[in-house]
Amino acid sequence: MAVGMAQDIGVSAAEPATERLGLRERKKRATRQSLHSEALRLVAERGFDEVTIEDIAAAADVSPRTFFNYFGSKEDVIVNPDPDRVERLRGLLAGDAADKPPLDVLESVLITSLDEVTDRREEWLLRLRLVREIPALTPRHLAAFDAMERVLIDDVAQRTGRDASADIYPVLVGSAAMAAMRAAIARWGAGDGRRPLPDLVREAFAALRTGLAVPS
Amino acid sequence: MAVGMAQDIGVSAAEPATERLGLRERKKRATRQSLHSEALRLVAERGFDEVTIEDIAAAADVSPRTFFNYFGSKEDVIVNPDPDRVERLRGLLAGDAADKPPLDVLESVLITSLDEVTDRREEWLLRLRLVREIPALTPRHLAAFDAMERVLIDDVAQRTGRDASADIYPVLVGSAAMAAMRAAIARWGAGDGRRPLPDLVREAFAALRTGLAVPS
DNA sequence: CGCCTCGATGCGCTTTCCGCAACAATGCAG
DNA sequence: CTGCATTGTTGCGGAAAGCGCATCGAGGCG
Repeated sequence: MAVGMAQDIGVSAAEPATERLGLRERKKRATRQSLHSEALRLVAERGFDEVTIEDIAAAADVSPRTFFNYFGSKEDVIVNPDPDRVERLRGLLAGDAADKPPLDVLESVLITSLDEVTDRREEWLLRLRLVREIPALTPRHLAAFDAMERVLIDDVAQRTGRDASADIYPVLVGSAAMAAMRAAIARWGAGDGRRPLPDLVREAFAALRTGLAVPS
Repeated sequence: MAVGMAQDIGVSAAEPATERLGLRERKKRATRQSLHSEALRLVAERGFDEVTIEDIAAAADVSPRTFFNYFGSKEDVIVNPDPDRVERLRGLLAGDAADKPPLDVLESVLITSLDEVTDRREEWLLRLRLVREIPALTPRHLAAFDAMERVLIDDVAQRTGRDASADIYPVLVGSAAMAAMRAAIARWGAGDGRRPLPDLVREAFAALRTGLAVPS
């Protein structure tokens, strides 16, 4: 029985495959997303210190204990909604051409990864505003970028056949690329997303390539 | 009255003025330093999770309540020993020549500020090791660099007459410079301080100026 | 249909973190 | 050197964070 019950399971790289994933997995994602959304909403409404984890759990209809199965802290639930971000980035890097200059690889991959941002544009803008306004969020926000930075560094090291723990070059390229990304995202957020994010990233990378000379 | 009572208060930029500072201030610094040192020692010996704030306070001979008058968390006491670091950096920047390219200013000022590192060389090496080994320290460690980065950015913005919240250039130069600094410090720490830190910083800035081209 | 896996939950405990109010030491002026 | 103002220390008490553990129930799968 159950012939034709699972309608189409071809994994196309295009769509995020969020549909046929098993009820369990879908519920988990929904719970995580719900916790994140409710946290954003509550903190935006009342302020960071006026929201407890119990509040957030209640708003997302789970027990406080469950909250901690998903996030390690109140900062986390605001700043770290997507647990797979780093792995996806690694995947993108692995799939990129081998003969381009390292900085070009990082630029194009990072721009590709921006889909995740523009897909949830409003959520990102709100989150960036909260990070700007709530100092307590800064450390973990930076840590999230740092995790991506490490992936970039490893990739550059491998690509150029250098040792990331002995040679400063991969570390520098990786961190500089991430700095460009951060700067672009910060600008985008501060400007309420008026300028397209990919443009800002390209502008930042262009400046890196000039050796950061003062532009006219 | 009180003629000739204050024996010389000329603030010479050379010595850190740690001597004539009033008993109160000296005690405060001693307490802070003691909390930091004991925390480093205990965590290095037992591991981060096996040390409580109560332990650290006891080792430094103060009450647990006093700990929180100095540091906001266990991560802080490890990673943030010096509360004036950012202000000193701002001072250095303010005192630097106005006609050099922004990147040159940042490089020379940051190198000057390295005295603080080499002065307490062993402490820094230990702290860097702990940061490498204990993931929980990463967020606040990054936040400390971020605070310096903001100062750099403000300086570049002012120096070039640009608006740091509308123009991406100051943000990018500031973050790239800080990335160079971080990379150099990380390398220095990972290599147990074998290569002189200023050399590493110069190497990193040189790479930035080439636009991060692959070195031969 | 029935077993197995795994996430949700409740419980209880330790630790963090901080406001508050007394107390003690320091700084300072007369 | 003496009294007053400042300011750091401490104890108290409490809210909240964070996590190990055992249990229960829903989902996966043959």
